[in-house]
Amino acid sequence: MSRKNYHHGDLRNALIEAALRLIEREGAHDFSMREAAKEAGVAASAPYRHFEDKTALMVAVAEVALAELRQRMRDAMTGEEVAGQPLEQYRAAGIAYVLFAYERPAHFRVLHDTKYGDPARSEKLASYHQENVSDIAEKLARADEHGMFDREFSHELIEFAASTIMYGLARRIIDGHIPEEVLSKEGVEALANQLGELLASGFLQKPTA
Amino acid sequence: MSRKNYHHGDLRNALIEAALRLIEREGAHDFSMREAAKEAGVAASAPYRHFEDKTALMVAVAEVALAELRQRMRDAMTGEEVAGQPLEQYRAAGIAYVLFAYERPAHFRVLHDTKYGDPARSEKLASYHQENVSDIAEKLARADEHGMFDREFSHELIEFAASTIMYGLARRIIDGHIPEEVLSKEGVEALANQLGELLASGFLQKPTA
DNA sequence: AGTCAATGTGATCACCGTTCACATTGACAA
DNA sequence: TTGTCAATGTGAACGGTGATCACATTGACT
Repeated sequence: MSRKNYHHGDLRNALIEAALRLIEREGAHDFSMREAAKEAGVAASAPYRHFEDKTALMVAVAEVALAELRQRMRDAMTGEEVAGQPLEQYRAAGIAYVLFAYERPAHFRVLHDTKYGDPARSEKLASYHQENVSDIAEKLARADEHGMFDREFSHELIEFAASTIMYGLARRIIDGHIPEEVLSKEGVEALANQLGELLASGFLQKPTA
Repeated sequence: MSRKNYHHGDLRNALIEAALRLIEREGAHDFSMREAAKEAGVAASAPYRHFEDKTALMVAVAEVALAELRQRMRDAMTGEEVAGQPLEQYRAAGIAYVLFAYERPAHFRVLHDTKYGDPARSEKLASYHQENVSDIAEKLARADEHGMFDREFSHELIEFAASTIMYGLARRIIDGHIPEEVLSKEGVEALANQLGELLASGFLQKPTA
């Protein structure tokens, strides 16, 4: 953890990564600026050359987290297996969202902390979030064009229900509501898929049988 | 905020209420033991006669919160309008849960903080939680006996989906995902009802038409 | 080689959680 | 009524924390 040079070279990123490491290890409650500085091998006052205050560092962490989430969801939606199937793309994005929560709990926690992840806090957060939301909404709109939905429900409501149930699942995972024996990548994915199916069987057009 | 007597009389409860007030006002991040003590008109060290540490105070707050939640859900399930209709009782409990989050955000936040609301933290939390869960599960089991569910889905899955979507809605409300113009008691209730309907139209036995 | 803006340092401040020796009190026994 | 004690509140103190500031070091560019 020592360095040869007086100047660190990339302290900004080192602090962001230290923050994520510490939050993962001890929880966001106990994370401290001084500990992050120590972890980066630097004096307690050095971080303030790169971040106005602790909140600014956390917002930067949230930006990194959102960038990764966005990448994961984008990848899921552009996968070959789902090409040309908007509803499958939508589903894949949901799975990716839940898996992000499972595999990157510290990222998820900071990103969804009202004090740090609020899009109003940073332009980058706002634009990433906006892009993400419209990408997803577009898939659903396209599925709607294809006449895949029961006309009883608006696709706005369907969107809201789907995002709410996946958000709920993600939070339950990081909040410790899920029994340990289910907590594996496969288990979490299966859970998300079952919820998706149950919800879909409500809004998918049924065969007129 | 002053008091005549050297002894406060009911410092324990005063601290719990001060904590809730402060968390509501400034968020759980900034809540401090010293501020709670000041609010109760007492020296900074006095709280430690009643709570081992800050965590213990927060756990006590979570216990109060869970007691209120439990009361609200119980009341909802025993209302006249839903007597004898297990599925309606279940729905009413869900609405009550979401309204609790909307009307008591500070209670909700502490209760669902991993560090404080975890049932493993206190016997009281554990037993309240257990009672609540079995009360609800019983309603669903009774609805199942009446043959109200599509056999395609187990009632365990239905239970999980319903609680997950309501948990998701509650969290989105307190996490600021819901636009302000929807944020009223009626708006929130309508939202919960729509989600419930959408989900139910998936698991309710459909007329064979 | 000299200059400057960027970056890191150490001392310092106010606040926080927590502890401890000590003060005050109400309740109950004598 | 008085004396005693356990419960409860006090104030000073400790180490940790976010934040600021004057000062030190450095790389880059003249």
